[in-house]
Order: sequence, then structure tokens, then C-alpha cells
Amino acid sequence: MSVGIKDVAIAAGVSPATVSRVLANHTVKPELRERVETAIRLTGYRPNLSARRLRSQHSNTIGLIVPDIRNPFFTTLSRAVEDAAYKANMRVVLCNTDENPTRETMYLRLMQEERVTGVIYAPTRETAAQLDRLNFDFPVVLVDRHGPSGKHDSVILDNRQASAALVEHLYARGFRSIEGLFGNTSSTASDRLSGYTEAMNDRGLKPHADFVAPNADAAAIAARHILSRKDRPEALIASNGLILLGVAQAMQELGLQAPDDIAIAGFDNEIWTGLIGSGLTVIQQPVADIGHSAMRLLFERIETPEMAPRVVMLSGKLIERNSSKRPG
Amino acid sequence: MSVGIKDVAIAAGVSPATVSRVLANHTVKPELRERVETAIRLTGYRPNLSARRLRSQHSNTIGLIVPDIRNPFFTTLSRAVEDAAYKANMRVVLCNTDENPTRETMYLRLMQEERVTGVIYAPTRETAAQLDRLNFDFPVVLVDRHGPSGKHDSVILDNRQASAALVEHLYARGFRSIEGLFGNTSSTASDRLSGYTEAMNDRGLKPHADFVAPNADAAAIAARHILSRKDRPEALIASNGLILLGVAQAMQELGLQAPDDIAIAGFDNEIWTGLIGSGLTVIQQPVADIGHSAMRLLFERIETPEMAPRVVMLSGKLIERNSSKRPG
DNA sequence: CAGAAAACTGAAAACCTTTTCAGCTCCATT
DNA sequence: AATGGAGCTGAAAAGGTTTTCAGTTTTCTG
Repeated sequence: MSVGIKDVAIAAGVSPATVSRVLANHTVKPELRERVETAIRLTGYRPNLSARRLRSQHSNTIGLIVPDIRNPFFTTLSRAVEDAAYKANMRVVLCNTDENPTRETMYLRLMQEERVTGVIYAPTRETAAQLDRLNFDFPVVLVDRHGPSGKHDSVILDNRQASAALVEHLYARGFRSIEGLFGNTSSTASDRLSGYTEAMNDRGLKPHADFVAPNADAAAIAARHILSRKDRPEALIASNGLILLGVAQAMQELGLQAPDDIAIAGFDNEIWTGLIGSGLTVIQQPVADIGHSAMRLLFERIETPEMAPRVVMLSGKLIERNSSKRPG
Repeated sequence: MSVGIKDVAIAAGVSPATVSRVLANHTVKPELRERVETAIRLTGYRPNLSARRLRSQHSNTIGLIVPDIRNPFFTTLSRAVEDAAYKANMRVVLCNTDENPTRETMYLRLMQEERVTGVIYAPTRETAAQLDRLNFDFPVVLVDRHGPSGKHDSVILDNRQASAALVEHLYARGFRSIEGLFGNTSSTASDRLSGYTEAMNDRGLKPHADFVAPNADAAAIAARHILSRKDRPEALIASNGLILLGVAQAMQELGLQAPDDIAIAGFDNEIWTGLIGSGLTVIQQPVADIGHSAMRLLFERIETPEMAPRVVMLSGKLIERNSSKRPG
């Protein structure tokens, strides 16, 4: 069969324990270490990680649970997580939930069975609400979305502020009727909603929010409705990258141009937002930072389990482009 | 500590073996099964996958090794792989190589140590060349890129044909000076190059190919050069999605419009290609199909290890948009 | 140079399952 | 009524490593 530590030990004329010590870089007399190392090379030995994990009780695995890796936000996030993980000599198990609570709980259970070192997790609002009740044997860092209380480590954007900044920007450019299209599954969407609502109210404007499943197709359908309405707004805000994409698709189908026919602003500075038309005004999230911060929090939590939960809130940056220019 | 199968056994008044059998859905008298099941529920038992893997010699894990998950092609691919894995009750370990052979070999080694069930792998040309010599203990399915010989299962696009289709299309539209911008790391790029070259030669045209690292930034720099040349071509072909993106960026910076200033065509029907300007002409790859096919090949290989290697070649589809219209 | 401390090594236990093997019960067949 | 077989179950081994513990060698101290 495959060569084990025992075979290496025999080949090197030492005990398995010594081989293990060489592998773990523990203190071993140079001469023996030498012998073991050549034995490893000769036999082509590869440690069995399952056995190692079982014995050492360290899985060196982190779980990444996101709605859909195809959402560019989570794509970039996952890349940042993977980078940090491999620097720390850890593997990443990837889980897509499709915003489906059933899939979420099933993956959370899987994480338990894997005895993962920790989890980076963007929960739906539904599952997040029960997060206090659930008890995990591993640390969880929430990312992009927060839990029911301040009880969990999390890394999120200052969504209310970012949303308000969008309103403020459009207001400053002279727009008054500003409608918002928001996702209906995440805490992020609702935070952005309240930032929007508040900012509108502060300026004596009447907020008008619509809700939609956070994917491009659903958003496109909703946007077509809004855009073809007789009383369509002067400006439309999209609460995330996928929704913004749907809006852009609807605009194209209807042959509308921003900002001439309607002003557009939204979230997530995806590459295409700068290329489309004369550019879409967006809030840029520090996505890679979010991922790295999440991993940092996770590692610190592992090191100091009793530490009080921390919420890291990062700021978005308004990228002004032509889609929100005052027309004419 | 955490509850093990032994604790469940005690709680249910049976042997650990019986608990194991219940878990594996083996034949157990209904009454005992009942008792075990409630014991599991009561104790909150979760199997330890490391132990299970060690003993059963099945990792139920598949490795996914891609250059960069942020390349939309691989994003979609990974999603398809994860879906198929999920359905087969397997986990996915995600690896980004950044087209770096060192990282590749280190991940391949990791896969050995994980004793993975199989690997889906998009190798660089450099590592692919040595694939015959390397010997893995697990099946490998190459994806998007092929190995040195027909010795490996693989799922790829008919790249030569697709590339030729692009030339043919541009030729039909009246373009004669057609330059190509190709990646320099993958077999895919070189296949597309030869498709391009051949199609050009067939029509008595002189091929003109440039090579670039397959990422948007490098492509943008190269494209700026090409586009600012006095004798810039009538049409430019980009050999993948990232390169096409770089071209689009360069066009924008230089204030050029397709097809008025130059015709553009490329690979990968990313969403933004339909939204930008009046649309970019591209070859659409059946990406999800590629992923699913790869998993199917992998599973079939596991089932029938001695089967001869199979190459699945899928066809791209030309999406004609305005960027390749004859101007004026 | 003796004795104590430090450094190193190996045997065996432990990690948590699954799987083998033998034994038991129960039923059907002759 | 004896025999054979099918269907279950439990004890124990096995899977490949790390870790503990005790023992041995080496180094240091006075």
C-alpha cells in the first residue's frame, strides 16, 4: 500500500516517534534527522492528514460559507481568505448556500464534523437570527453581515453610512425623487435600507424602497417595472452589485441611458461599473480588507478564546462617475 | 470532551459497532436503530470525519486547483464543481495557484496528503508538461487545459475551432488586419493561438500575435501599446476574459470606441461584455457544463479506474455584438 | 571526575472510527 | 428433531499519526 511513518522509521533505522519529530521540527539529533530526511525522500513518504488530525486534534481547516461565490464580492472575499489561510498553513473548504437556510444549517453541521479550526460566514438574516441559540465548537467570524446581537466577531461595512452617502450625493446633485432597490435576505440589505430611509427623511424626502431577491435576474425584472413606470424616479439606488447589474441590464433592454433618462448609483465597484456607458457611480467596498480582517479576527479569537466579541466596521468609498450627473 | 460514538453506544445500550451501522445505514434491527437514533439526538453526537476517513480510507474530498478564482471562468467552474460535489456528498478544497508552478506542486502535494478522492485541475503549461512523469494516487481530471498527451481525462473547449470562428467572423465582416493578444501560460492560449494563426494563413492573411500574462492589468498595458501604434490593426482579438477586460480598459483610457476606431472580439461571455458600449462580440464557453462534465469524468474514473483516458471537447458559441461590426 | 541537569529517543497509548470475525438467535428445511 | 443458513450483534483489531512517559545518552557544573 502507501508508505507510512512506520516504513520511513524502518528505512531510517529509528522509531516512528523520531520521524514524527523530524516532521514537526522538534529537537532531533542532526545525524538522525539527516537519516530520516533521506528516508523520507527515498520512500516518497507523504503524511496522512486524516491520521494527523485525528491524533493531534487540529484540523488546520477553515470553512468559508457564503451565499454564492459567483457574487463578485464573495469571489474576492474568498480569494483573500484563501490567501490568508494558506499563509497560515490551513486549507479552505468552500460552501455555497444560495441564501438557503437549509443548506446553511447542513454546512454548519458539516463544519462541526470536520472539526474545523474556524469558520468565516455570511449568514442569511433568517439563520443569523438564531445564531445566539446555536452553539458551535469552533469560532465563527461573521462577514459582510452581522448577527442578532454584538455577540459575534464580525467584519462589516458601515452600511448605513454608505447608503446615506449615496443619498447625500444624489441630493447634492439635485435629485429629489430617489428610489431604492434592496435585497431581501441579508442584514446588509436592511442596514442599507435604513441608512437610505434615514437620509431621505433627514432631507424631507419620501423614501420609496422595493425589495427583491439579491440576484441579477430578479433585480432586472424589478428594475424593468420601476423603469417603465409613468412616475419613475429621477434616481435609482441599487443595494448591491448583483442588483446593480440587474438594473444595468434592464436599462439596456429598455434603451435607457444614465444619467440622461434616470440617475443610477449603487454598491460594489466591480470592474464593469467603470466601463459601462460613461461609468456607474458606486460605493466601493474594501473587499480584500474585509477578508483579511476576518481571518485576523479568527486567528486572534483562536488564540484568545475568552476575548470579548469585536465588530470591525470598515468604510465604503464613494466613486463618483457619470451615471449620477445632473442631466442637461 | 466532545461526545463520541462510544458515548452514544452507552446511552443506547448497544455496542459502538451498532451505532456505526446505524450511521452507515447498514442492516440493524428496527428497535435498536430507534434507540440509537434517539441516543444520537439526545447526545448531540457528530461523527468525527477525520477518524472516519482514517479508518475507512475514503476522504470524500475533491480538490479544485485553479489559477485564480477571481477569473470569472473559474468562478463559474468552481460553483459547478461545488454543486456536483455537494450532490455526491463530497467536500471541495479550493486552491488558487496564480499560474505559479511552485504553488501548483505544493498544492498537488497537499492533495496527496489529504488523500483526496480526486482532483479537478487547470494546470499551467509548465506543470502540464511534466504531468506524465508525476504519479498521483488519485484520479485527476484536467479542465480548460490539456496535458502533454492524451493520457489524462480532460474537458476542454475546442479552442482552435473557436479561435478560428472569431477570425472567420471578422473576415466575413470585412476586416483583414487582425491582431491577436494571447496569454502566455496555458495550453488553452496556445491552442487559441494556433487556431488563429491557421485561420489567418488559410485566408492569406498575415497573423500578428502578442503575448501577455493572462490578467487584466498586463493586458491593459499591452493593449495600450497596440492601440496607440501608428499601424494599429483593424481588429483585435483577446484570447480570454481577463485579457478582453484589459483591452476594454485600455480602449476607455484612450477614448476609443469599438467598432468605430477598431473592431474587438474575444473570449468569454461575461455579463459585462453585453453591457459595455454597444456590446462586445465574444465566444461563449459552456462553463457550467465544463465543470459538470469534469465531475462526471472524475466519478466515472473512480468507478472504473482502468478505463482509457477520455477527452471531452465542447464547442464555444459565437455571440455577435456590435464591437465587430464593419464601421461606417 | 562525580553528579546533576539537559537533551534526546523509543515503546506504547491515544485519537475515533469502521470493519472483520466469531458467536448467537431464530427460522426454514429435510 | 437435527441441520443449515440467514440475520444481527459485539469484541477486538485496524487505520496512521502524535504525544506521553520513562529511560538513555550527552553536556554541564562545581
